[in-house]
Amino acid sequence: MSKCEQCIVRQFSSLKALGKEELLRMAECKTSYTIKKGEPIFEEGEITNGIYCIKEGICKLSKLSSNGKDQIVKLVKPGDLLGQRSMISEEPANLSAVALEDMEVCFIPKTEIMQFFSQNNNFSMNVMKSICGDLKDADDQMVDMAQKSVKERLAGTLIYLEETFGNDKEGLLRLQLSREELAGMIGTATESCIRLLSELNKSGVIELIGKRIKIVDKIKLRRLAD
Amino acid sequence: MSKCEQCIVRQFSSLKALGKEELLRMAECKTSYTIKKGEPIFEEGEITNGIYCIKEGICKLSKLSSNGKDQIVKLVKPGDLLGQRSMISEEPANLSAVALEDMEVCFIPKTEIMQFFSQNNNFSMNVMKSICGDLKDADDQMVDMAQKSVKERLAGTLIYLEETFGNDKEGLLRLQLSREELAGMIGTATESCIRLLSELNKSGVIELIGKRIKIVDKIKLRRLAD
DNA sequence: ATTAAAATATGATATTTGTCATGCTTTGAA
DNA sequence: TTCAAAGCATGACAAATATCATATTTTAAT
Repeated sequence: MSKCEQCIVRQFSSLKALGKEELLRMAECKTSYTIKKGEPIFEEGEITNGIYCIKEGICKLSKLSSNGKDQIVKLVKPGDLLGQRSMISEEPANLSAVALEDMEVCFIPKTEIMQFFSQNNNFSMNVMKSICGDLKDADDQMVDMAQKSVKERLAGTLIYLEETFGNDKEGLLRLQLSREELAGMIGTATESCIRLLSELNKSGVIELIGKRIKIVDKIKLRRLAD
Repeated sequence: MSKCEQCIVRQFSSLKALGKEELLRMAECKTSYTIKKGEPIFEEGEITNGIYCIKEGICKLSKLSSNGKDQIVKLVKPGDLLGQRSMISEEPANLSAVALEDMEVCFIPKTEIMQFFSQNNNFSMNVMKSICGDLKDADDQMVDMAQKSVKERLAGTLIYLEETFGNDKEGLLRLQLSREELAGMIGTATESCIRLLSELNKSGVIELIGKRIKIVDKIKLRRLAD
């Protein structure tokens, strides 16, 4: 059982407010998991009874719509917590969490978190702030979905992917999404997404290298995102 | 200065966790406002430094999109709190709040709320739960915006308006929205909204009495909402 | 009461986006 | 290595939605 005290990602999450003693207690009761790319951490409707702390890898939070398409609501990266929303609301998960890369996560049971809430006000405030950040993002995304065109949303999403997850050595987007997943983030049909990527490719704004994407003209892309 | 202790709406909000002493303190430092229909409580970008408790009336929370249209993100009713998100995030307001009816609201300064947070864990949990509820709603709405048709969203919104704000004696929706506002909730052009309302009217699902709306066949409307 | 402005309504048309069909390419398992 | 399945790509077309024009009705200010 590894020590939470020495875990680097803790510094980037709400858990940074925890004291030495609390970290020891957490190390005692946490469970570590390895999740392979494509596997779920939890699914919509499941009761989770605790939160996950992402140590490594990226996962998507998505929801199945009544039309059968999977809408990606958020991407989660190392340092982020997962499952707080439904734990606090005492409801089953509203979203499914599926690994986009091989992942390492730690599960911390609800009882422990609730103790931290009642003992450590800084921790509570950190969690609140992070949920408030999620709420702002969700509101903004909702407005974009309602008011922007698919092309604008695609441009915005490509910029987001570069700024959030960066590029590899050759300048290609580090996070590899399938065209279907990219369409699921944008909220459009896979074919429409592919078509617009081709268009951006032809106009020299991006470059498609196999299924990978390179942003060539970020200025122009930003203009397209509005 | 009226006593918070006797305020009925308090029972419906996170504030119900406050004790007698805390309520007395709150009554001391709160400010009451009357807001006329159409007037703002605060605007996007403003720093609020506290939260509003809605005593009477309904208001819309909206955000101006880059295409110049106002997207309505949420409707807020008596008992709800307003401005928690930006207060907790320590950021300017992300949304504008504008009265849809004459309103009465109380403003409680941030310093007071922060004291309650540190002293009263039940209150903190209530606020957290309410924000988590907002987050779930926002996620769900985002998926609807991305995946549902305008007609489906219109049907869903009409049902929401009836279930949340009820009907008057004649069975018309109690909350009166202009066509433009309704379009702003749905995320569509005003003309499209009007056209679809006409269509629902002709097919006998709803009835348009002047600019007011009566839901005639809720079963069919619910089917249309998917 | 009159009238200008705003809101509602509807038609015509353009644009965007989705759907279906089909072929090509990559991937991974036998 | 081969081959089937999955993913990617593109064309043709249909459907949904936005935009523009204009008429009618309602509202509110004088």
